[in-house]
Amino acid sequence: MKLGDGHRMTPQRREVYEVLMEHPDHPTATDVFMRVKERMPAISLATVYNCLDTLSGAGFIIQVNVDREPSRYCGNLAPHGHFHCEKCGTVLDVQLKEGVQASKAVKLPRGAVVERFEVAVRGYCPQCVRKQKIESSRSA
Amino acid sequence: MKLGDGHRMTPQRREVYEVLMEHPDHPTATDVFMRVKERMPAISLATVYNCLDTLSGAGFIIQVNVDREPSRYCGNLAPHGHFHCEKCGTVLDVQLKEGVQASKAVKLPRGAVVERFEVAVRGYCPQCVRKQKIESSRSA
DNA sequence: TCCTTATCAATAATTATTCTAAATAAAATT
DNA sequence: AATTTTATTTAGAATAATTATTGATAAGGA
Repeated sequence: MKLGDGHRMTPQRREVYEVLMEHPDHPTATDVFMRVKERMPAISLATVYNCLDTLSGAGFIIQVNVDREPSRYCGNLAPHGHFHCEKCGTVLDVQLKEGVQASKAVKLPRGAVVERFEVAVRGYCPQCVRKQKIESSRSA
Repeated sequence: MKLGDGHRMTPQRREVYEVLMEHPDHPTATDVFMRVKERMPAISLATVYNCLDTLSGAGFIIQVNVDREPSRYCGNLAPHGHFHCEKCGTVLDVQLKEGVQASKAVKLPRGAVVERFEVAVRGYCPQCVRKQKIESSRSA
C-alpha cells in the first residue's frame, strides 16, 4: 500500500489499518488505540490519531461522525450510509439503494458544487428492538 | 409557547429562540450568545447552552452537527437536509425532493426502528464557486 | 406562607482532539 | 559511507467545545 504525498507506510500506520480491516465495527480512536496497543505496546494515542488522520487523508479509510460523539473510523470505502443505534451506540453500514444520488434526493442551491453526500439514520438496532420487546412483554 | 416537562419559558429562553427565528442562518452557540448579549448583557454563554439544550430537547429547535465543528442551531422544523460549504463554512437548508424517504433510500437492517434521518451534503456554495471562477480566470 | 422545584450565572471540570518539542528513523544527496 | 533532509513518533501540554457543579434567586402549588 502506498500513501502518496511522501507519506510512508510505517509499522504504526500498518497496524492501525489492519485493526480497522479486521473488525469493521466503526471503532473510535481510543478503541483503535487499545487494540493496536496489544500488539504494539509502545504506541501512543497521539500516534493513533496521526495515523487515522493520514490514512483518511489519503483515502484509505473514512472518518465517520455521529452527532458530537467521538469520531469513528471505517475501512469500507464503498459509498454507503450509517445507521446509529440510540440505545447501544452501535454504528452499522447501510447500503444506499441503487439510483440514489445526492443530486436526485435534494434540491441543491443552483451553482453549488457537491463533494460528498452523507446519509445518517438514527434509531434502534434490531437487537435493541428485540430486547425491548421481550422486556415490555415480560413487564406486561 | 409552552415547553412542557415543567420547563418554563423564561426571558433568556425567549431571547435565544427569537434570535434563532430572526436569522435562520444556523448560528453556533457562540453566535447566539453574541446576538442575545446585545439585548440582554447579563446573560452568560453557559445559559445560552442551557437554553439551546432545553429548546432542542423540547423540539422547538434542531441541533445541527457538521463533522466535529461547533454545533449549529436551526429553527426550521420541517424535514430538510443541510448543505455545508467547505470553503466559507456556511450551512444552507436543502429541501428533500418529494418522495424521498429514509426507508426508500437505504437498505435498513431488518427489524431496525428509524427515529430520524439526516442528509448532509458537503461541497462549495454558489458564492464560493463564483469567486473561485473569477479568481482562476484572473490568474490565468 | 412554606416547600418544592426550576433557573441562572460563574466557575470548574471534562472530553476529544491537536499542537509542541525533542528524539528517531528512513530516504536522498554528496 | 557520511551528511543532510524530510517524515515520524512520542509524551505531555494546550485548546476548544461543552457539561457539571454550586450557590443564589425566583416561581408555583399545598
